[in-house]
Amino acid sequence: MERLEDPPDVVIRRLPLYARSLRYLLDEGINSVSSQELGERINVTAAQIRKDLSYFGEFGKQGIGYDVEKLFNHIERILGLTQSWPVVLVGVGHLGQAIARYDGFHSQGLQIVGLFDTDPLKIGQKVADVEICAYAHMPQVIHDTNARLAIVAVPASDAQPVADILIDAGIRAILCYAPIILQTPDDVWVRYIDPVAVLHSMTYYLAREHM
Amino acid sequence: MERLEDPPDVVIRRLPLYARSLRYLLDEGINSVSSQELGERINVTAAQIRKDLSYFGEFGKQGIGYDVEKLFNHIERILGLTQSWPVVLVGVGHLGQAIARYDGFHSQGLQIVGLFDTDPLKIGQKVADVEICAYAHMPQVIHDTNARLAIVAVPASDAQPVADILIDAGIRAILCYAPIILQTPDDVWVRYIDPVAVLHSMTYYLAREHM
DNA sequence: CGCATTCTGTGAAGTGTAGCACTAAGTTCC
DNA sequence: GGAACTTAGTGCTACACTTCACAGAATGCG
Repeated sequence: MERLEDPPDVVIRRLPLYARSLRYLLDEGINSVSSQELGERINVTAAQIRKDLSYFGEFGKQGIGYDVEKLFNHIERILGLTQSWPVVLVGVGHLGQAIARYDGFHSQGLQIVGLFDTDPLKIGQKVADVEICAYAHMPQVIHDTNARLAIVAVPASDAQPVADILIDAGIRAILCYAPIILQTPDDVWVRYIDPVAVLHSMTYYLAREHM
Repeated sequence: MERLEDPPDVVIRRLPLYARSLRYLLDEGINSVSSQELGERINVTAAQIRKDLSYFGEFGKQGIGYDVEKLFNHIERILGLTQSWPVVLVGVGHLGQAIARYDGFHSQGLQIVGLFDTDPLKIGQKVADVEICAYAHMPQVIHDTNARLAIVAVPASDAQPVADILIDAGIRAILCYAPIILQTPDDVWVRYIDPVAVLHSMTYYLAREHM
């Protein structure tokens, strides 16, 4: 029986990992998988996978497991990945360029449709076939492309004003690489990528080894 | 009274955010802060900050709050950031170069002491004053520099063998940018940076708006 | 100098998530 | 075709984390 409750956010965050693992299984030509096997690949317990999926329906067969392709398609549909999502990227420094050039976005339904920077020398140039524009063009591009997703790869000092412009222009979800917590309205989703903080949390454990 | 229990990992993960926010406060010339004010800056409740800190001691003054510099130094000490940590980086593509060139690592106690790649054209070149070496040199460099931290920025297909080499050479903590879950011994810490998965978890919510 | 105010540290209560363990359903093989 | 085996879905339990709410400590002000 299908559940009535909304799936918790932790579950939503795991879905992309399930989807990716299933994609790899497909590439390997494996077309059936049990929760046990899938769990071993991504270091999650079998029970957790089954419970997570149960928020969305019943996708497996008892005694067999899951049809890889069918489950993959289901999860893509749940995540809204049957369509391609336009994304704008603000900040075309080393990191921004690396992101713009990474084809992992494009192949996974994320199309970079706008690049923005403040550097006059960069404006007008192209990276990965997309022209770099001034901040002033953000609202227009976001409107024209109907982008709802943005990646912020600017220095910490610029991130908040950039986020304000983006949100004002209609962006509803931000992936922020700047080392700062953004202040945003409740109806905007913000997630952070913060390698320095992650490394610092690991130095805690390393410093405690052999003590 | 100091607590006896080990602080949970979620707490450890928040400490770097506290430290960073305190650093910004210092830069602003603010030298006293309440848990309330600190919490508003990083979107965490005041109670959570106080409870988190209570795992490590008593750092505040009732009626006053926390001395910014003292608390900052305490957290740095807890995280083991009174020393600089040598880090090796494997994979010097666009992303690897962006990481190697980012001075946010160096200024935060993370010194990149080794760069490795398989591309013969890259080997021998320097990025940010560090020479790119072949994989074969990894054990030697890790031994010589006493590195315990590694960043993996190679394609998914190379990540597992690279991790195996690193761990074998003495690396104890890995920050993995490759879109794959690494299989590692229990005494090695692994964290992932996975922008595509993060964006995919947000498309879930965007796809459900106006429904 | 004492009362109102501010703010920490923490036991207790509340919340949310993960894992267990069982039922039921499907498969395989003899 | 039936016995042994595999595995999904799920109620329940246990645990871990967060939040509440209050006691105690420091300050300021009238």
